Amino acid sequence: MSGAIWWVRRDLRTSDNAALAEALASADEVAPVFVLDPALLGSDYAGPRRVAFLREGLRALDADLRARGSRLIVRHGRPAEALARLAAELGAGSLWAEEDHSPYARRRDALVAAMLPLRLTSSPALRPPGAVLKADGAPYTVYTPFSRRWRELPWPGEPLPAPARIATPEGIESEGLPEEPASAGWPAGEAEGQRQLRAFCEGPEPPIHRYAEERDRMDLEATSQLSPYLRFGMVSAGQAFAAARRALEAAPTVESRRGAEVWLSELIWREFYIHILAHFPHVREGSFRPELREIAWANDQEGFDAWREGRTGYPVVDAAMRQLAATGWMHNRARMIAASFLVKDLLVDWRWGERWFMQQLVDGDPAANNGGWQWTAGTGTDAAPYFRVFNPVLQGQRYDPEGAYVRRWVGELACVPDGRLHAPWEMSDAEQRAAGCRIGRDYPAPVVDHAWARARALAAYGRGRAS
DNA sequence: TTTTGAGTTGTTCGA
DNA sequence: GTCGAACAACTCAAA
Repeated sequence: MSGAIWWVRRDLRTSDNAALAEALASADEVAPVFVLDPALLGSDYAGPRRVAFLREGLRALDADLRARGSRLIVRHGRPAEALARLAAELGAGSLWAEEDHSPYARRRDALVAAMLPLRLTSSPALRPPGAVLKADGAPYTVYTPFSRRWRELPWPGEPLPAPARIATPEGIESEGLPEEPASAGWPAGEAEGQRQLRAFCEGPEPPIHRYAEERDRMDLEATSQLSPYLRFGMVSAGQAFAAARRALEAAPTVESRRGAEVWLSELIWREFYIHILAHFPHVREGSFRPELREIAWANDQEGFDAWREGRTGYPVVDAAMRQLAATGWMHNRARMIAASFLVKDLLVDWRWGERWFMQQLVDGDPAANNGGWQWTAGTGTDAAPYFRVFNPVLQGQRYDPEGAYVRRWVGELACVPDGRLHAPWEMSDAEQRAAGCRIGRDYPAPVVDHAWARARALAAYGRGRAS
């Protein structure tokens, strides 16, 4: 047998990796390679934090591979050319990779497959696009029937163990990883991802069992925080689903069972949007329904800047945007509130927000991010009621009841009393003095009046529907 | 082909 | 304070 290449893309792990396993089964020697693709790293949708997380993940993967007698080979350049060069150096007979269904990845893989024997195995989704279809063979476009069908299908086998040893040819040059930007701020790598997964799903009272009740609370750490690890395959979909099922079986109460069920359905949402992007790649450019939603966006640059910088004057929106800027991550409930504010209150094209999120998020994933923004904008797969406009004050009161989330990220408001925290402009002069926070000086006045903005959004959406 | 039931995450208003 | 209705019309999925 000749050598094989394991082409790592968004599966930075050695466990439960079908591409690696098949490469090992096909050849005596396997060369793991990651290609730093300038088309991806320099794209409009890349961000420094995610690049740093990727780099640190690649370092962790290299260390893991070295413990198994191998190492990671890094190459720069266009994948087709870089891989062809490497294959020639190695005399490699085959090239194995996990599938990636995003539009760019499919074009890239087609170019590679034209030059090299590329074998795609498995997928970032547990059930790859094409595996969940309606009776007539068409893809689902509504979540609930999709998830019903998804659950009916037989469970694939248990996740694969990591191979104990990987024999890799010596003397193959590896080019360096980028030094900048400095740090992702998130511990990267498979070991860290697996640790987080266990911490969320295992033990006597795992957080997953409280997930149904607490997941919307922005002031708690009640979510799995696994999104960056799933994004880069440091945790596989199969591993996440297996852990969720075990937590479901172990759940002692109705409520804890529901927690595991809800988290499982969130994983199915992830699969749904991967399928949507694969079957309907035009969603990357615009509305899922092309004929729908010719909305007269205001696209006000000043409002957009205020949103990005967390100075809209709406505390929960500003907290969310500052959390994003500071950490590269945002609570899911906060994502909906911030997105709704941009799209509905400021009437800015959802694609502006989508791009900003992709540039900022450590977990930025084209499928999930696009699906989420289209959902908020009401242009996506579900027939969302046009009148669904989040009220940032109500959402804050409901999902950050003591204001700990706002106080954490918006320091100017630290001394504002609970009852005023989510609408600080309602403070009297005396209250502002007492709180050490003068509206318009220490903290911005609202950039837009929500009641007025809501009416404007309903009108704009009404026109969009009629035209 | 036709029909029927249903559709993530919301807000406001009036009783 | 709580509760139910209203907020449009349309598309999808499945029988």
